[in-house]
Amino acid sequence: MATVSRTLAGNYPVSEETRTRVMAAVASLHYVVNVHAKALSGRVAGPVALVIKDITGPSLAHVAAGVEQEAADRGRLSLVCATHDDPAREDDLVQLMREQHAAAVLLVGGAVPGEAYDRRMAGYAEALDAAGSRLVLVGRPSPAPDLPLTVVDYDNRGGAFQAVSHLLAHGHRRVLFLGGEAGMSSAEERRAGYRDALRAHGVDHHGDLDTIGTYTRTSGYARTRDALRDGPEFTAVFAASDMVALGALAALREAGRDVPGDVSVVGFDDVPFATDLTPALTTVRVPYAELGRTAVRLALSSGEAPTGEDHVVLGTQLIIRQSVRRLTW
Amino acid sequence: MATVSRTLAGNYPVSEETRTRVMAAVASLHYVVNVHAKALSGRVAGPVALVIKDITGPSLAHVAAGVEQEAADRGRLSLVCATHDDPAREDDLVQLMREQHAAAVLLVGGAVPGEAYDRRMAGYAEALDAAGSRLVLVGRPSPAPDLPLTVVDYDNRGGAFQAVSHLLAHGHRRVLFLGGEAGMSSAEERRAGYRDALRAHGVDHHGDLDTIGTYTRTSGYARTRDALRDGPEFTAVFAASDMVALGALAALREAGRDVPGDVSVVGFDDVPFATDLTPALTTVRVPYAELGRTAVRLALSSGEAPTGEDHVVLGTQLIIRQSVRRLTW
DNA sequence: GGACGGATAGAAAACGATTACTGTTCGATC
DNA sequence: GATCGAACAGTAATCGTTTTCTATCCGTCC
Repeated sequence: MATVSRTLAGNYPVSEETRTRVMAAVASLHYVVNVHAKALSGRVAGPVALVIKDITGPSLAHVAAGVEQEAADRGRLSLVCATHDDPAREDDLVQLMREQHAAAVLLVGGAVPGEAYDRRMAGYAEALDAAGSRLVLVGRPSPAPDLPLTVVDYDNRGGAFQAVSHLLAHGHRRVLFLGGEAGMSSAEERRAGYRDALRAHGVDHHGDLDTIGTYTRTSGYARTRDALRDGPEFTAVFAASDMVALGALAALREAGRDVPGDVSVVGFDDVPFATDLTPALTTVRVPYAELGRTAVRLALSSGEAPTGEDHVVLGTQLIIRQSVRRLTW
Repeated sequence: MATVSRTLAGNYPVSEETRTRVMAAVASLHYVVNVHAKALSGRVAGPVALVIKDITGPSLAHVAAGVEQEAADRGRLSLVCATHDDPAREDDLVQLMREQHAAAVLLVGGAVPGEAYDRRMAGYAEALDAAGSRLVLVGRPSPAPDLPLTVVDYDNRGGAFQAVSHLLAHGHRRVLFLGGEAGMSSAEERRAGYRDALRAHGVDHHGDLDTIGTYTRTSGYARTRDALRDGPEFTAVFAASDMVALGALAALREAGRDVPGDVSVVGFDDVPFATDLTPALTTVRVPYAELGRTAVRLALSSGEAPTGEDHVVLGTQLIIRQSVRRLTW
């Protein structure tokens, strides 16, 4: 037994003849080591766990791809789990990952911040840290400093600011904001960016232009249709996600409004087909794959370096295409 | 030790007082079982492994979502691995999954059939079967009967037949086919469906209308642009994937050809945003999520039922939208 | 009142690796 | 020619559970 183990590991002198015999036996028996036994004694590199609301979203799929790639490069497997927005499921999964001895647990996607949230995250962080794992919050608010966790976020507020500034710089003054759900961190940040931009350009904020809803095509469609029908007046739309922008474009088309002739539209996410819409959608690019890669990189190196980075914010970039036009009176 | 194990498993009488003491200790120590130790003795449900070329593609993400959901419903975790089309990596992953004691290994996406392919799949099937796992080929050719593997495929040929028949029924006779790579199973089947439809409608097959390329936007764009510039003449395009259709639409728009006024277009896959293109794309819907769910279901029940199904073909459906119009002379 | 059996709890043997010890062999050194 | 150490092979402890076996206690039943 010992000799076989040493032959396969190659960390101990084994005579050429023995090595050959072992290899022959391994081949003829189709032997493969048992990870469980291996993990019980020697050290085994634990998997990286990706806990996500839903893998289907075009942007989240890119996060997953980044995670998988970086994990694979470092010899780790990737576990992917969907929560479908159920906090109880999230609790279970963190527990499960502790059992699995995951090297890192990545919680991806916006959340509703608050005391309850902070408590939950603190609990996760402590529990995982005690088990030698690492909690990483990706695109989620940071609960409190001094917790053993890593945060990898992107600049929601800045991205929204750029997008709205772009519209304002083109002369638009009445910008319909199709925002996300109230309370959700990323939605609130994008909303804050929208308001920042208005303020920076000295434009009054109109409450009825500042709408709340989900990041779905349906919601974008309904809100745009309602605004077109019942007011308020607007000459531009800032959709807090490209899916919402899709709905807005559909509603505008249906109402016979030309984009960008009559109404300008800016989205958020830069989904792959944004450039294939008519008109090609001006939107805010979020480095989703990079987000996933960074999360894994920081998590796996957090053990080594004593003073590794544990809070990173990636930048966003406005991608200018054809859905915005200067407003002329 | 025994008592703790029994208390947590709840499969043996334990006095109320002992149970309380155990639970208190578990809570105060933040104890969680070690899966590895558990797997070594008692039985543990192994994970489901999804081996895929690239998670980013909109259709593959849906397969992944289906797999994850069905696996989670059955209490399994999902491992996701990307091969980036590297056969050596595929070999490694199958080996790795054997070590991991995966309950099922799903190989997803087209492949180049042939003797080499058959031999590789046979090797995988035997090796996994010997380890108590199950190989599932999803959307891939079936190598040979009587191998311990499951095939879950969808009707590429029938879907293509429907799509092209739809165009022919609308009077089109010169249909540019933007096919996939030569040799790839799914691409060849869609090509066969294209030719079937031509034959069924008594339309001659023109070799120069029957093109080969990759399933990318770029390839669709280049081939359509070249055809517009150098011939052959065509009044309709059948793109073997929606990404290719995207490229075709871009090239047509650029050339000032109206869709569907001048040229009709049909795609394949029904990606989520197909309905948001201008015009909304008529395309063939493939039940990707269902494919993933079915694969997991069959794999996990293959052990139980002695005569379970081990070869399933799911149907496809033509989704008629606005990118096809009757050809008038 | 002793035999029997149900309810509990502990002891010990797996599960399949890794690795610190022990041994053995054999060439080199003084 | 005895000693030493390098090269290699085998023994046994260990990792953390689960699951037989045993063992104890006690109430029941004749």
